[in-house]
Amino acid sequence: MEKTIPKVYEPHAVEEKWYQYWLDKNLFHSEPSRNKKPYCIVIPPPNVTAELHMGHAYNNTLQDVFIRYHRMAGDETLWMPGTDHAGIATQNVVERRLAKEEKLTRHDLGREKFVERVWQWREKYGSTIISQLKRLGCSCDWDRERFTMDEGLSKAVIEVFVRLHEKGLIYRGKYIINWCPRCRTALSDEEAIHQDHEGNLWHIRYPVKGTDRFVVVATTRPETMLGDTAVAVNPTDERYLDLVGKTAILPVIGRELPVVADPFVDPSFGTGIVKVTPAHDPNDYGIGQRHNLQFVNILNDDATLNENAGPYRGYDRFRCREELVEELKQKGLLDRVEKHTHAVAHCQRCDTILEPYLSEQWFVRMKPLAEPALKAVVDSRIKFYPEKWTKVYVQWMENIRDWCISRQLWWGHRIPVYYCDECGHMMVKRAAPGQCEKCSSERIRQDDDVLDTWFSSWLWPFSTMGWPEKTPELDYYYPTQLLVTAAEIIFFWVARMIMAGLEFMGDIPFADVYINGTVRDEIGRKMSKSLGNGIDPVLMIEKYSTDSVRFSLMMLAADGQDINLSESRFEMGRNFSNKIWNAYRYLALSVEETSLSRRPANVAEAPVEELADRWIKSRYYRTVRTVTEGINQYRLHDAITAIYDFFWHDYCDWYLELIKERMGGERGPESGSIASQLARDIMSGTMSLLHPFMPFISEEIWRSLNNHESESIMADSWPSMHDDVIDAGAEDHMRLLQETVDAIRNIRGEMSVPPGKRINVILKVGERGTASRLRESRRYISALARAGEIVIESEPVIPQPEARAFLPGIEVHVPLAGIIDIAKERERLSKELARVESEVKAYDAKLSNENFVAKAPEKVVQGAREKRAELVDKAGKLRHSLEQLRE
RNA sequence: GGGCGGUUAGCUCAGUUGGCGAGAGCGCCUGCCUUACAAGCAGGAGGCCACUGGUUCGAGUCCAGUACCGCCCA
Repeated sequence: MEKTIPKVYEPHAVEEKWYQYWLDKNLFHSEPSRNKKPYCIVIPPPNVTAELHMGHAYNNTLQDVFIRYHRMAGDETLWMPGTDHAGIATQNVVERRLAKEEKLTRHDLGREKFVERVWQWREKYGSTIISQLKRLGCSCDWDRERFTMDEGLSKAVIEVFVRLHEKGLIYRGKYIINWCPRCRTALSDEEAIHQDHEGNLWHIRYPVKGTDRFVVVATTRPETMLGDTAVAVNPTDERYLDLVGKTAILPVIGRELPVVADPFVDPSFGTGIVKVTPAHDPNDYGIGQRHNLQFVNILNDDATLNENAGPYRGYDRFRCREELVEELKQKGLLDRVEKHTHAVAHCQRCDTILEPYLSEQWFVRMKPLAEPALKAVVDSRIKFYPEKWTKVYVQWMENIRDWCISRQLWWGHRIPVYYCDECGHMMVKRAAPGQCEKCSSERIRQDDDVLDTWFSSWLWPFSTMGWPEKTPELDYYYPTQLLVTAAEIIFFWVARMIMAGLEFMGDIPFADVYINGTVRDEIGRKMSKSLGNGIDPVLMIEKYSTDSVRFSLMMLAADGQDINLSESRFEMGRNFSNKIWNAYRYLALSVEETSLSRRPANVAEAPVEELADRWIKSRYYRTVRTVTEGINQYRLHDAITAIYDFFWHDYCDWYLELIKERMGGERGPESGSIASQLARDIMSGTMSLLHPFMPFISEEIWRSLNNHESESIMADSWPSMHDDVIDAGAEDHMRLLQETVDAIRNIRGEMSVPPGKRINVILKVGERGTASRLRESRRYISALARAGEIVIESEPVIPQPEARAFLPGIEVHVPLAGIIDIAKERERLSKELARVESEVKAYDAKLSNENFVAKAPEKVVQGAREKRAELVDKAGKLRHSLEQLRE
């Protein structure tokens, strides 16, 4: 054949070619269809500012596997893609550019101009992650790509705000929230990341008014004392009961602080006396309310001290802490300082230490929304995989707290609340009112704040399908089947989507939630920019190919466990690609073009000639079953492993080797044609099984095998199961041959028989059935063990010297005059004997145990007896052989 | 403080309802460029399945506890 096929698979051109082809043929697109069952996944929308990291690569490969499988399995399959506007992150990016390139702040530009700039940024850079997902091979329906700031999705956000407000589930109030002084906005509790800090516990003395006594309070944040308005003790704490009702004097400021008794105070913490700062601590806020205390705010929104801080006005919070502590020391008011490790809240976006801050914000009342959402999971209408996450979800839902949704940003959905500057009336409206509905004034002002980005993401499963309009998409695809996401987002997103789905659609948003593990580095650390331990998936794609990256990730995807990744893992995928490529190359180079161009028959119906054919079909269908079940049970590691083992070991190592003679035409054209067709059909079928995991190479080879007649492997069907083709008899027969070949190969290897040298083999076989099966397949042994003459008899003449091996019912004798090293053979047999004897011992122990015989299932006992007999027999033969060698 | 994982070969990991004579890939050792593949082929070495106790005829697998590592929540 004059064809030239490179020996090494070159993936990059192939991958680019097919992705473009699939796009051109619109194969990712889905439309509601009356005749088919829908299968839909909505993508966890990445941040517009995001760049593909390994976590994305892993998460999206998983989704693509499910999507591609269901598409092939005949479902009307939609993978809904898009991005979210990431309020804080995006605003930060644009502000930084503005500062760097134009030395401007957003305030210099003004709100309108700034938002315009953000849009420009999004047009220019916002599709990075999308194009990276395409490189990853994701078969999203890109025609339907959505963005949370799109007109339709924005409309959904406003609609939801108004509806919840009408229901009384949205309220505005002055509470302690998490404040990021760098982003200068409020955050939700979920966006406050707690990290342990090694700090100090400062013990400070406050004089008690009218006495020469002091109370000693302990605090981790001494600067907040400037906002203290009380001192508190536990009402059951007898040490301090006499203090209650007295007054302490706040050092530096001189404010009078009542000593109150409040059960919240932990008598065992510090001295048991705490300072109370109602405006800067969530717990103190409660005490402040209960005791009607003053709320003194000492911070500006950038965490500098304000006019209430007396001499420290204008100081940064950390400098204030330092100097204030110094002043206390000077005045003899610093009792002592202890090392103290405690959790400090940080901004999820910029890692700045947050301040608990009293301010007016908008909240969603969560309890009423959480109840049905909790029930949906408890009732198993929604299932988590792995199941352990159910508990995490349930616990959060049961302890749910109200959601702070207002953000002091410019980039995002502006809160649809309007105030009349004339009469102060507040209106919540879908569209800006022209005038006050109360006093008709036209001096209307919209609330300055925008909504939390998650306030749009939680609508994603239906807002992307056109809600609040009634659309055919909603009607057909909702509820979706599956959500695939990371654990860290269960509270932010999964839980809230369930609430929103039930509230606004009256139905769950998805049936299954697959929580994928976290991708870590090889020593188990989370991959992060700051650690610099990330492995860039795009770089890996360039180095090893998309298929390799996907393959390796899926090999690691066992049951949602976290995965520790190192670059060397990708070699596995590359090697497998190359193996596939070369198997194809073998078929293509050794088979007539015409027989390869035939459209594949159903593998089940492909003609067979002999054992190897029946065997490989049987193995193939077992693989079809394992892979199909694996995907359906979210066990992708099992599925991909089954493909790998079948293809590499059964198909390449044994089947292709066994048919070489026939392929070479040595057994006539008919035989060759059956073998080549079956080899081709099996390979084609395996490519179908592989396609969800390695879409590119599977398409490339599938199309070649099918002579480019069919549009795409994607549009072809998933291999159907044929239980009747599974042939246990053929598998047993083949196992016999494999064990025989292995035994001969072992002898060859151990005795250093040159690989090319043919050796004669004598098989002593008593049992007639076994003998005839071996005779029937003599050629296989000869081909795979490089055997010359093979004698199969019950009482053969065995020339000496020779090496031997004992299989159940078969003695393998390899005469090796001139080659055999007697000492080596003795060593080999002794080692084997020792192993067998120890096993016999174990079986003896088992079988002499009356309880085992009495209580274990008959099948197990019988199996043990047979096994023991076999081993005893083998041990006897080995012993006998060793005696002979001693002579 | 509460909760959840993990601990299996030198490394990274599988091991679904207890029957395991514990597997894979990489790495290591030996021999091979055998006309599909050296990114490969053939052979081999390597494991008190973290520790202690319990349940059971039988435990890597179930239960209790201990140690170390990690994550989440407060």
